[in-house]
Amino acid sequence: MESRTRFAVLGALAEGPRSVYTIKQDLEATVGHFWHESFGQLYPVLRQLTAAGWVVLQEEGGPRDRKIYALTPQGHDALRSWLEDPGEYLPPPRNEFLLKLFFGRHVPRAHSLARLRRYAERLRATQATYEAIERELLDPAAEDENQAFWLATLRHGQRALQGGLAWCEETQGLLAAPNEARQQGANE
Amino acid sequence: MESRTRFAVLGALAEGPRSVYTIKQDLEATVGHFWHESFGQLYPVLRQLTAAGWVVLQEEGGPRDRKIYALTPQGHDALRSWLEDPGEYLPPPRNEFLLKLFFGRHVPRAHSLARLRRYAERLRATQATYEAIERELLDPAAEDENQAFWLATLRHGQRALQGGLAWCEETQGLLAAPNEARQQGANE
DNA sequence: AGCCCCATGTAACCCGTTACATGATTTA
DNA sequence: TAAATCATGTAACGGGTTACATGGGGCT
Repeated sequence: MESRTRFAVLGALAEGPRSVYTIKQDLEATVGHFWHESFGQLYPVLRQLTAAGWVVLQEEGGPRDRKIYALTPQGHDALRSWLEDPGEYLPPPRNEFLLKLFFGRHVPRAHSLARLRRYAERLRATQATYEAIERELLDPAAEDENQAFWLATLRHGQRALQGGLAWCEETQGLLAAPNEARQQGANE
Repeated sequence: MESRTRFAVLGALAEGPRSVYTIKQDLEATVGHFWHESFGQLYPVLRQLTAAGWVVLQEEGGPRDRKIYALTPQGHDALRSWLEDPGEYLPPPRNEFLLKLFFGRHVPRAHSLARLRRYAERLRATQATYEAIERELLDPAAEDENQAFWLATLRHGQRALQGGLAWCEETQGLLAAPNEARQQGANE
């Protein structure tokens, strides 16, 4: 469905010339919590982008035999026009965690409660990494034109986490409370 | 990556025998906010499930020439063992909305702010549909063994919405406040 | 000398969407 | 009788992951 991979790449290259390998690293370190690219995708895409004139091979065969790509003015235009496009693609949702929870009645409550606990645990772990990112981002030495936008996406994650944890608490009560007895089915 | 489609189908069939068409409708009406299946996926999967003995064709060629499938005991076992599996697959994240926001510095702030507004608008619209679902779900006449689980997933959506809206408010302030002047780039 | 990280790439595979084809039945 | 909905299905296409292949460079 009209892949967005190229725009992620353009965005990364807008910070300066980079190799594919570095682009991947950068994406992981910055947008990794809400965007992912694999090498199998990136290498072909960089060829395409070069063919389209949105990117140029700036330097080749350094010490590690790496290829440095740079954004062209046309590439920057393409990035901008994608950013100006009001729409964004929403993938058909597929949340296996919620799906399992939804069908919880077919299984003893303990399973759903345990699942919930593991989920909360994951959230708390993520929370810690977000805090690290926050410290880095709020460091006054690191202030740049990206700060507000980067902070915005970070805050999005933090709000989601916060809501998620509150939900875990609430839901634990909801599932623990009543009819554990009213189980049907063969297992214990 | 080991499709979960079959389990969504098993879960739907666990509520009673149904046609593929009805399964789709049911999934949309119940888990539609966090799970999606297309016909192009469902029809082949029902053949597989039949071949695997997890489902049987119970009735064929009624008034609308529809085929009613029913869960077998083995199918129910399969559903259960999937539900008991502690893991769940997390797809590599791809949130185009956040990605565009993240790269916002390449474009006048007005674009990001407008995007934010549209996002909030979408959330508010969803909120309304959640409220309708809630009323239905809390109707004492409709109480059944699914209620707690279904309510749990609904609450998850509601918390996410609530967090999302709070974030919109906060972020609007963050992006509107300072350096609109400090734009770089060719466009106004 | 050996290992791990850097670095580039290809190929197979699969999941899932989209579009298409077909026709019966209800409703306006 | 025309349109909308019910209902089943197939085929093409594409995006993305995974696994594999290959080798240089730096560190111990």
